[in-house]
Amino acid sequence: MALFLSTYVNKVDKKGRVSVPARFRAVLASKGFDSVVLLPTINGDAIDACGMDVMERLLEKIGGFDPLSEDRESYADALMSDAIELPIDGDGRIMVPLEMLESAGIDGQCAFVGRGDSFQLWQPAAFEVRKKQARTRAANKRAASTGLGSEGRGDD
Amino acid sequence: MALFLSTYVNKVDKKGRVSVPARFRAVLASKGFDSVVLLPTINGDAIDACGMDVMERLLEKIGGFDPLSEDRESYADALMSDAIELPIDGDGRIMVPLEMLESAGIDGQCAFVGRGDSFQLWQPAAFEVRKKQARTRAANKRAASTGLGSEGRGDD
DNA sequence: TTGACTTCCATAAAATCCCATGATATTCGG
DNA sequence: CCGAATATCATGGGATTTTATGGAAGTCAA
Repeated sequence: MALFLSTYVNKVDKKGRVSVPARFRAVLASKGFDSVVLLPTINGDAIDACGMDVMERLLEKIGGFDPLSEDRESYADALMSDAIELPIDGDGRIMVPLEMLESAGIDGQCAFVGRGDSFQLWQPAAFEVRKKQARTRAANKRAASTGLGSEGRGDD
Repeated sequence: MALFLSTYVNKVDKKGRVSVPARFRAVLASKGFDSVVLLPTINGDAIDACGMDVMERLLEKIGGFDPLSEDRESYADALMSDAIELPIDGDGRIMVPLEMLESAGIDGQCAFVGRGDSFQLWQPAAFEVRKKQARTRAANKRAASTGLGSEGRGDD
C-alpha cells in the first residue's frame, strides 16, 4: 500500500491553482482516483485531504443512511456537507475554493503534509508551529512505539 | 528472514546520490520493496531507514484517518510528515534530500549502519564516536551481569 | 460581453534514466 | 594453487524525462 508521506510546499497562483505533489498524485492514482476530497478540519486551522475511498469508509463507520435514526452524528453530516471533491487537472493541479484557503490562512504558499492514509493542507508557518509542539510532546513516546528511537536498540 | 547487518561507508556525490549497499538492497528486495523510507532521528544526529512495512505497521497501530477525533496521536503525525520514501534507482542509488543530510551532519561520506530490522545513516566519524560510547556501556553491563570484567572480549 | 472555469502550451529547474569506468570480488581451467 | 576470464559493485557524467509554474486560448452560462 502506498502512503502519503513527507511534506511538500507548493505555490498557490493568483487563479487559486495549486500543484498536488507528484508523489501524492501517484498514491491517489494507485487507488484509481483522479480527484481529491477536501474538508475543513474541526478547529479550522488546516484542510484535510484524502481520496474518495476514505470518505466511503467514513460513511460506513457512521452507519450509512438510516431514515429511522433521527440523530445520526451531526458531526458526520457536517463533514459530508462540507466536503468537496476537486478534480486534478491535466497538469496535476487543483483549484481550492478561496473560502477554504482563507479559513485555513493559506495564501501564496501551501504545505502538503502527509499523514499516511490522508494528508493536510497548511499555511507553511502555521504547520511549523504545530509540528514543533507535536514533536516536543512526542519525543519520549516515539522511541517506545517505533523501535527506531535514538536510544540504543529497540528491545523488541 | 534477512537482516540488515554490518556497516558500509559510501560516497555522496555532488548530485546528492548515494549507493545503498548491495546487501541492504537485497534485504529490501526480499521484502518486495524497491524503495527506502527515511526519517530523522529524534535528536537529529542520524537518519533512520526502513522499508515501507514499518510505516504501515505504525499507521495501523494509530488507526486510520478519522476527522471526528480531533487530535490523533501527534507523534504519528510528526513521523508521517517527516518521513520520505525514496525510490532506489536502476543503479542502486537513492537521492537523500540535502536538508536531511545537513541535519545529520552528513557530507561527502555516508555510513550505512545495520540494525537488524532497520538501518541508519550516519556521518562516519560521528558514528564511530557513538559506537565507542555504546560499547563502553555494553561492557559495563556485561561486567555487572556476568562478573566478567574488561578482560573478556577484545574491545579494540 | 463579462466573468469564471477549463484546457492547452511554454519554460526552467529538478529528478530520473542510461551508459562508461575502475575497483573488487568470484569463477574456472589448468 | 595460481592466474586469467567473468561478474558484481560503487561511482561519475551526460542525456532524457518529469515537475512545478506561468500565461494564453477556448468553453460555457448568465
